Parts: sequence; C-alpha cells; structure tokens
Amino acid sequence: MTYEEFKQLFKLSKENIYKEILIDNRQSIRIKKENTVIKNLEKIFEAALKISSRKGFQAMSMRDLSRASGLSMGALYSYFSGKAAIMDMLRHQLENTIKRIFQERLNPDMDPLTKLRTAIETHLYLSEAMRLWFYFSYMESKNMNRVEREKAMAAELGTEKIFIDILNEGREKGAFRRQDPYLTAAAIKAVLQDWYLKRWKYSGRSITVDQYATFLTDLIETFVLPPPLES
Amino acid sequence: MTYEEFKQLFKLSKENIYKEILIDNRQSIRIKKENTVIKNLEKIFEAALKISSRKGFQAMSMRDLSRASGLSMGALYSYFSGKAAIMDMLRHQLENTIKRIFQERLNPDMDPLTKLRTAIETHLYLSEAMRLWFYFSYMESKNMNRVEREKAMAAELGTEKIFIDILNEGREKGAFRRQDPYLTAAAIKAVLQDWYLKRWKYSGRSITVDQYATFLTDLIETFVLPPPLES
DNA sequence: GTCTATATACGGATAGAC
DNA sequence: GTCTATCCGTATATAGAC
Repeated sequence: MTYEEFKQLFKLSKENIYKEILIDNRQSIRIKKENTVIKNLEKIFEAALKISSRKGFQAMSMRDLSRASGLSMGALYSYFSGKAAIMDMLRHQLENTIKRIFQERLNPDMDPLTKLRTAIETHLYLSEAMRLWFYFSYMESKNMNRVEREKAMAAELGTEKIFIDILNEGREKGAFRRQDPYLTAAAIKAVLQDWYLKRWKYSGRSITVDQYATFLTDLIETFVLPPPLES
Repeated sequence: MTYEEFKQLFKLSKENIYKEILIDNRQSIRIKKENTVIKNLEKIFEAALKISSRKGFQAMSMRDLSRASGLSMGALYSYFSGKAAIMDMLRHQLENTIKRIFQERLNPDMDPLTKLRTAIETHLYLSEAMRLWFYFSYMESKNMNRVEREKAMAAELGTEKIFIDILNEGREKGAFRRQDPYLTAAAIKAVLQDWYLKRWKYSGRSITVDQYATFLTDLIETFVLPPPLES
C-alpha cells in the first residue's frame, strides 16, 4: 500500500477529528451549536499545533493563539478550561486515533511478516497524515502534568508492544530468527519517530514517505528474517 | 571497548568542561577569580540541565535556577548576559566536545567496519557520559533563535556525515553491500538518539549501554555487510 | 563577589458589554 | 457567541548595599 492509498482509505477528515474532540469534551465546552464548535476547534488546534511546532507550547502565549486562530481571548476560553487543557486534548485525541487505525488495519490472521510490514506502514503513514500531532505529543510529553505524562509513556509502550508481539509471534512460528524483541521493537519505533521529528532533514533530501517505508521495512527484515541458507 | 573503559580513557572531567566554557565566554563573565567561576558554572549548569530535563528550559524560571544552584538572582547574572545565553553556551560546549572526541577516537586508517563500530560506540558512550547535555540540545534546539537553531541542525548533519562517509568508503572498498548511505546513516543516528531520549524506557528494562551498543552494531552490520555466500 | 529589593513587562485568566 | 478591558501573579533583569 502506498501513502496515497492510505490517505484515500482512512479519510482522517478534520471534520471527524474535531467532532470526536467535541464529544469527548462536551462538558467543558460552553458553546452550544455543533457547527460553530467544530469550525472553531479546527482553527484553534491548527493554530496551536503550528505555533507549538515552531517555538514550543510553553512559549506560545494565549495572545499568540488568539491572533493566529482569529478568536478573541474571551472566545478562546469558551472552548477549554485553560492552556493546559489544550495539551491534554491534543494528546488524548491522537492516542484514540492511533488505537482506532491500528485496530482497523492489523488483522490477527495475517502471517507475521505481513503483520510486521503493515504495522510499520500504518504507523509511518498515520504519522505523515497527522505529522504535527505526533510531533507535538513527542516534544511536549515531558512538560505535561504527572497523569498526562504517564499516559503519554503508556501510549509509547502500547504501540511498541504491537511490534514486540509481532516479533515474538514470528519467532514462535519459526518465521523470524532469534533476536531481542524489546530492542528490535524499540529500534523500529526510534526510526519511525525520526520521520516526523526530523522532517526538515528528509524534506531537504526529497525523501518521500514511501521511500522511507521501503527502507525501514528492508532494514528490519534483513535483521529479523533468517539468513539465506548456505546449501 | 566497554563504557567503563571509555570513561577511564576520556576523563570528561567537570573541571575541564567548565574551564572550556569559561575560556569561550571570558568577555561576558564578570567574575575574575577562575576557581570561583568554575565552581559556580558547575552549580549553574548542573542545575539548569536537571530542571530543564524535568520541565523544559522555557518553563524553568531564573528563580528556579537561583534556588537549585544556590546562587542569588544577582549573582547568576554575573555569569551570563541572560537566560538565552545559558542555552547557547550549553549547545556550543556540547558541540565542541563531540568534535574533539570524534577526532581523538576515529583513525582514518581503520578499515570501514572497525570505523563504523568505533563511531557508533563513541557516539553512544559520549551521550551516556553527557546524557543531559545531549537531551537538552535535542529537545531545546527548536526553541533556539535562528542562528543557534541553524548551528544545531548543522551539528546533526555533521555527526551524520561521519556515518555517511564511513558507509560510502565501505562500499567503495567492497566491504559493505549496496544500500542508501543517507538513510542508513539517518537510521543509525535515530537509534543512537533514542538511547538518551528515552532513558526511562531502557532503565525500566535494565538495559545497559554496552548491551545497547552491541545490539545497534549487530543491527547495522547485518544490514550493511554482504550476505553470507551461498556456496 | 554576592546579596536583597525593585523596575518593568508580559503571562493566563475572567467580568461584563454587546 | 464573541468581544474589549482589566485583574493580578510571575517573569526577566538590574541597581545598589554590603
């Protein structure tokens, strides 16, 4: 599957994303009309992600956000209880989306190699489609409060576990050779994350997400597949 | 070489590091007595790194730093021109140390495989010895001013180029198989960085830096060495 | 060389008009 | 629903005593 096909298949439409945020936060949002909320949530979060990616969430003032989103200070505070809540909503929404997409894409009946390839592709393509969300969650997780920070670490371990399980299954079924599944999974995650963390580097070299997917799949398969038999 | 041997060999003594910082910033430090400066620079930077690693540099107030370093607000400002200067000094000092250590450790006459192993080891062990410096430079580089941010990106490309050159040399000499040296080098860097970025994860699993070095070397060698001949 | 006290600006958040 | 005006705490930075 290519990135274009992925985008077609999982229309991660802004409409859907912000509708989910509204549902999850109905009680703290003081505005009644659904259409208004969704339109403004989009403005607010797009602006917050853009500013945060440039100078960090802490350095973004509510006045910055007001200017960039086009809403006044007063209006902003009708949509969340405070600055910290924006961070929580971003992290939470991304986590839900990741869970949903992996469940839709990963079929337990796949053979281990297919499963491994699909998991790598899915993570990479999703992080491409929601790049600033991933970047934000990674860079800001250390600045979250205790509860949110622990959720962020749990999410990191959660997606890593997907890879650990696949690697273990592959070894049990004799499809993969012996290797440390924890370290291998950690390495897969590290390289997956590099794609959205150092976008400037890959853009500068005109590497496409499909090329990156092919490379990473190659790297990992060379490592986990049994060496060619010497006959 | 193990990490213990590395530490013995390159005594990255605090004394030396802060002496270098003093030399590089003689004009902006208003205190005359060298011993006083070195003692206090150590207090200041250790505290700044610790606080920043917990809640980020932006969120660290000068009052936080004053309390943690044991110096008053007034005294602090005798050692640098402003908060931003602390960031610049940290980034700059790390960059100099990296350059120096790589020059000492990498010998142009080594064969490509030895060179590759040595470069991986050197980067990993140095980042272990100066973990908070690496973590700081990585996480805060996006919040630097334009000039400093560009220096940070140049440094990233600089150490990556070490790996690209080794991979190219290995291919020219027939020691390595065909692969994209840019992507391979980027992957090496990503996994190297994961070690100091996600220390909580590796500590939780009791992985030592030597185990990590062995794993990464294995992963990359399996990928770049020619496959065993089918005879 | 180090301290306390303070100047000044900017931050998040809210009240109340429209 | 959205805006403007403002409260009030805390930020960086410095002046000047010791």
